[in-house]
Amino acid sequence: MAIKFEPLVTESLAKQIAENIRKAIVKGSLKVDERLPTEEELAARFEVSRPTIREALKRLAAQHLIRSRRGPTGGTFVNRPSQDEIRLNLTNAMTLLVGMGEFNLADIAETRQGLETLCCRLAAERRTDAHLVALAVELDIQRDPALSDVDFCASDVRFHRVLADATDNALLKFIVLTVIDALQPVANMVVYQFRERQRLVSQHESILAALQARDADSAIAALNEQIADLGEKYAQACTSRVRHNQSR
Amino acid sequence: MAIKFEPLVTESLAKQIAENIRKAIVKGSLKVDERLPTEEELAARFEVSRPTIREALKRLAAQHLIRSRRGPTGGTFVNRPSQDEIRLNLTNAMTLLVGMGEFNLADIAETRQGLETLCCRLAAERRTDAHLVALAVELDIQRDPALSDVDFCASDVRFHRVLADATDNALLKFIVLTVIDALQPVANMVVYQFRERQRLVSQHESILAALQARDADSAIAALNEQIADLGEKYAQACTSRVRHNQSR
DNA sequence: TAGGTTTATTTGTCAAACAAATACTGAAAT
DNA sequence: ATTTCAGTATTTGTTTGACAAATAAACCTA
Repeated sequence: MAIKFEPLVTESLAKQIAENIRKAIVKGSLKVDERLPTEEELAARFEVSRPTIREALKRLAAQHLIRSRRGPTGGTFVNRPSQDEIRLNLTNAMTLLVGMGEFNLADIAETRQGLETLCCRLAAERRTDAHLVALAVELDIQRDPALSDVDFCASDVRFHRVLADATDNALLKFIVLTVIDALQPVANMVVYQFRERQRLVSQHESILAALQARDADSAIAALNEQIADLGEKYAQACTSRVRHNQSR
Repeated sequence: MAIKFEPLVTESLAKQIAENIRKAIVKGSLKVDERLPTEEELAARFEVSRPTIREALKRLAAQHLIRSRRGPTGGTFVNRPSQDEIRLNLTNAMTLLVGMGEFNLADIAETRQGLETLCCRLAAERRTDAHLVALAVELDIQRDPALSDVDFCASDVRFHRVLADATDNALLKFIVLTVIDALQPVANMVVYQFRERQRLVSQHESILAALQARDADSAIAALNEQIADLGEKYAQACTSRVRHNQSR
């Protein structure tokens, strides 16, 4: 006969408490900007010591779920989840995954292509003049031959961020920005020769012109060309890095 | 004259230490499964007390960056980032954002449509027979009229997860699974009548048949029809919920 | 009334200790 | 010789108690 044992919790108290509070927040029992009991009160409530409570709160703070302030009106408050803060977390996590080689470069290129194609389609429809201006600004920066490699890449990233912004779809924008940011280290792997920069800039120009004309297909065509180039560059950078590592 | 002040760190020690260690991990100075110094040694190294170190470690543990074990061979170790663990974090964060209404339903539907269209295109090309079988299994479950609403929704979610899996693109799969999981609470909002279930199942059947024939366009067509339906259902569920809340 | 000062409250940090888990060591029993 | 078991050392988990620092409100003085 199979005896039904207790599920015997071996998880640390702090973890359990953190999970407890997190659920209360997600569930809505604790509303945004609401103040939690003081640490001592929480300690009494959960029947643990204050350091244990503090460890639990730190776990939540690491997820930006709460914030703390000292003083009489201080205490611990439920944070309004800010897209940017959460995105920072996601980006960090994904950067780690990418850095550990969990995703191969072909997959990355393919995914970027898919996502940004989608962006182009929506952006062509919904872009405002402000977006066009922002794109033009980056384009102007990229035309400077004296620009350093990292600055060039940074401007490239900003260009694509504007593209995501122009979709006017908060969720899609959120996802695309996360992916772009997480892939920035990979993007920095490649360095562009002058000729390649010119090609990249001209592709950006095509995209800008297409968006201005609200011509999604042309924008997508230019974008796909760019990402195809990028895929090759990735592959080159990768093999050359492998050779570099082997030679050491 | 502009005096150059020190950047004056007001952040808590624990936070700084956590960030310090996190960077070391991401940078690669601390390798996977490597053991960190004991808490006492860390405390000595950073010249703080052990509780402070512990708070820092808890922050990292909350991000699944480290794990701890007691005992002589115990200690704190760098975690290999597991896609599933990190996805859990992302899903939790996104669920919160969605729950707080940061994304409107139209954006959600549109994004899902974009992502899953992409999935269909790739899946049609790369699906294996095993994927077809998995889809067929879910379809069989969904045909049971006695199935509860939550079970029906759960099977629907699994169906779409298989779709993501069939893309054979780890990054895209990662993203799509995260989004699908984060949207599950929203998906559970809608309840299907018998007729609607039939329609949904027949759309799934079309997708399955199209994937079997490697006919991406047909699969996409069926999928888009489904998501269009879903968009309407969302809108209905939303307004009815608003009415419900007002009536209270 | 305006201004600074005290004070209470709350988080941040520290110190020292004990509890609990766990692997290793070594002795006793088979 | 092998197995078993108790002991021991090491490390994280938790507690207690205290003090430091920040900060807003109350209070007091000019």
